[in-house]
Amino acid sequence: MSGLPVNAPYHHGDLRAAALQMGMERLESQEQPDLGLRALARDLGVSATALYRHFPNKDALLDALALEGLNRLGRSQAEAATEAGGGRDGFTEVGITYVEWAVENPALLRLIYNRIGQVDLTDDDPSAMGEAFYQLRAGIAATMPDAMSQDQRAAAALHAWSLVHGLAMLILDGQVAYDPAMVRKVVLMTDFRDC
Amino acid sequence: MSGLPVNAPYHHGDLRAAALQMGMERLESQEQPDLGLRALARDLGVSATALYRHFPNKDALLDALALEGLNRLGRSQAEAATEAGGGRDGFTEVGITYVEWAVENPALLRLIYNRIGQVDLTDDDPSAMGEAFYQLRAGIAATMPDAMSQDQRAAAALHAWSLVHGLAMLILDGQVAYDPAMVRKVVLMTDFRDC
DNA sequence: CGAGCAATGATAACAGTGTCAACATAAGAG
DNA sequence: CTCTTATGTTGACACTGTTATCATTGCTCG
Repeated sequence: MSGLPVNAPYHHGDLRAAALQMGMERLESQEQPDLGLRALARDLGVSATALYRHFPNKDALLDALALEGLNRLGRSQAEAATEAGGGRDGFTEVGITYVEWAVENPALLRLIYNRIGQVDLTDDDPSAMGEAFYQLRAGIAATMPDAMSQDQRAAAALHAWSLVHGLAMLILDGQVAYDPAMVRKVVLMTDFRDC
Repeated sequence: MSGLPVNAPYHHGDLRAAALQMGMERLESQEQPDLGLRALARDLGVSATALYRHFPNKDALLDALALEGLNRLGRSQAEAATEAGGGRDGFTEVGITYVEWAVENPALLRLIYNRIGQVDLTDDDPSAMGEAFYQLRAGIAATMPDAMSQDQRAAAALHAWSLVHGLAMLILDGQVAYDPAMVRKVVLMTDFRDC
């Protein structure tokens, strides 16, 4: 286990990165992408089991993709938070950004929450997913009124997260049509003044 | 003439009902139940392909289970709605009931929304799922203030549904611990007065 | 530079899955 | 009682994830 660079070129070049890139492309372009190991390897022009030199199993590959997606989502949230400023208007924009991102990345959002639901958070690498999710919460918490107590802030953040996540899920599941005006209206119905 | 029970009659009696019951038991007792056709048939003491006489494919079986779950959820919601009465307090209780039901039936709720996300709503049987979901919405809508306009009611119902569904999902995914007091606090943060 | 070792890839195989076609049996209608 | 039909079985095919074994490449170090 010497200090071999992660991007060391060899037979294929960089199979791990290529696999992640292909997986990500499918997540971006298809609603129900085929992320099977064999199918992925086949389309990468490589043998069925070559990916096992880079991922211990299929779940590890999916986790890596989910983590990348989580980072993108976190970045999008942080960006929206700073751009929109704090306060009530800031919260509205951040919430809307979450729903928009979900609509633009349906398969990726689903993968994120599917994987997170199955990951044992006491595992050997709690930092990766945990850190990304902390970013996500931070983007939401940044818009909370300063006057709130700690408990109030926690409840408000959970309320906000639940609201936009649930709204995004319902849209992704086809239960409600995506209507930006409706999204705005729904997000505006949250009132932090009395809690 | 292999692993199947010797004394078992050639015909099962009501295999379809037995399969649904076994699937439902697994959904109730396990967080990630194995609903594979072969595994199910094996534990039913029947050959691998016998279920194809009762379901055209695996998805049809899952859809039947999801539909049953949806009916149970709808019944639970309707019950809570009438019991809690209308108004602000009624809405709170109905919302809390939704989250509680989700916590008690995690695998079933996941199956419901997984299946719904993949079902083409323009299919040949829109009544089944559609009717059950209508029941679900009705339970929520029953607690809306009468003074609201049609648009306001729609937005309020969507807000409420998104909130409790998102909260339930975050709890099921292990992102937030289940805390009844916190759930109540979060649901109470929705204010229908100004919209 | 050259030898050796570790990283990477290929093949073959095993267990498992959903699904179909062909065959067997039981139940019920005439 | 016969015959049709519903139901169940067997065998097979094409997949999948995964492991063990063998082959090759490239990096490191004497």
